[in-house]
Amino acid sequence: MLAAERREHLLALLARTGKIVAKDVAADLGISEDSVRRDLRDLAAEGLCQRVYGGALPASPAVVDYDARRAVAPEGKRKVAAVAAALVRPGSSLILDGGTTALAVAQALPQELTCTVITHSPTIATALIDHPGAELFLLGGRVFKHSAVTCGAAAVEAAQNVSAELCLLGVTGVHPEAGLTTADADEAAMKRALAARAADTYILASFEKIGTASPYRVLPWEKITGLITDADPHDTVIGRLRALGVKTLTAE
Amino acid sequence: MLAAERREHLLALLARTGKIVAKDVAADLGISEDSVRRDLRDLAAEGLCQRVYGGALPASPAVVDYDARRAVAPEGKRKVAAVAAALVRPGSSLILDGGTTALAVAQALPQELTCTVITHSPTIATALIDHPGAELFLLGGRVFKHSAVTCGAAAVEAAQNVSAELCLLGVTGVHPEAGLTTADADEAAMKRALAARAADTYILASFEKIGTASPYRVLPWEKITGLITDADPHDTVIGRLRALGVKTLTAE
DNA sequence: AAGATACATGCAGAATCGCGCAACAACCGG
DNA sequence: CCGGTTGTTGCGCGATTCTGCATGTATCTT
Repeated sequence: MLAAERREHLLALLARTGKIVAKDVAADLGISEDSVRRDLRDLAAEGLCQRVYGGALPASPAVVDYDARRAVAPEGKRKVAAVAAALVRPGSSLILDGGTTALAVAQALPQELTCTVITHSPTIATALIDHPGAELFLLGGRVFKHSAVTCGAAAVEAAQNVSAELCLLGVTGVHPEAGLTTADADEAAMKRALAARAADTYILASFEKIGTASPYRVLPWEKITGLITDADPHDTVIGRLRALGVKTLTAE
Repeated sequence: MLAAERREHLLALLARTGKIVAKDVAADLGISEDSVRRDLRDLAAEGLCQRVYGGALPASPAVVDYDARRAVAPEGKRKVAAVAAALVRPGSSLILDGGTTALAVAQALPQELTCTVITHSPTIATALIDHPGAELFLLGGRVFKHSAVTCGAAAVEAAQNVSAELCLLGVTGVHPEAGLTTADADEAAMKRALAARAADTYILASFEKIGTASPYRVLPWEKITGLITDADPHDTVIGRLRALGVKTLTAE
């Protein structure tokens, strides 16, 4: 495993779970605790995390506060979510991924819009409960706590029984070579299963995801219909993606 | 659990509830009171809390999150929930119904209790996400928005694939003649399906439910192991239930 | 005043840390 | 192709930190 890749993994883990236990990560990745500690020391030196006895915590404590994050989606995510929500036609059905960006999409759906929302995120489901027009279908399974979605065999199986016009997926990394990536293998598999059940699949990626990569590949470029982002259309990475044939919808 | 993480937890708890009882937190987190006391001493030294006999109070008074306080269950439900939570053995699995009383049970489960919680409520699942010891399994299906749980054929089918030692069910009515009742037929069916998958089934019913009835029958008395309530044990309705052979656990 | 509860302190075992060292691979100029 | 350089990784070791228990003291309750 590449050192830089490992550091990405650590940051992703930190962002998702709010903590890192050096011992556990070392065991998970099959490397020594020393390497993990060294990485954490470096990341802390760059101000990307806070080193504590036994592991590390996020540099900004608010990052993991789910309620706070839920309350106010960052500007970028809101813009991406607005564009995504506009893709949902009245009466159609939508497969909506978990994560904060997808949550922003749920909040951006017009109240009167009648549609069917299929999701594997209890958080998304909860957010849409007082949404009068939305019919909700929840995909069950083991709950992957770090990102608050159901994952694993049962969830993938449940996904086989649904289908929809549109699928909106969040990822943690969008990179020309590495592709669309996320921080967990099970989650990547679940996202693939969701995308496979929809006619069109769009990726939600606010600008900070562009040009970054996480350990696990989600989908090849051919399998997606387009990318929704608020990154500058003239950004070099965006340019390279376009050259690869990726359709990009820019949120202004 | 990381030491620094524990301190974060204490501060968060302090901000949310406005007080910390060393004994309770130690029990919740499965650590010794000494550690809690040491943490509180350190936090107080940094001016982040005010140390008092038995626990701690916020350094700056009156900064309690009122939303959080409003979310706290009424006294009766909390007492019922505490008794119910005490029935969950470490390492066992639990089927937990939706509803506010069940939510109170989720909140009453000790943080460090390792158990498997199976639920059809996205709300319950969300509430247990930052519960380190709990393995979560969510039963999917169409979301019945009125009570924020999954219902219907798919949900009942999903329930067939799980089983547990204990099932805790909420109802809206407990009446000697009408039996255990609820307001929706699909929901009643779902509750039956859940109860059928557990060795023991207890009904959660705070005192205001006792003696009332709703349109749809959930279960006959024979199918339940007992009733958990905070109603007066000498109440006439409770007496009649006992005469019917219903075991009642009284929450004090 | 007496018992119960909470507290501070000291101690021992365990976990974690930082540092130096050696092995190893990648890289680079000749 | 080759030897030197550089950077990374894992391991060992002593130092540091954390944690739970035991003990004696302080504080609260009845």
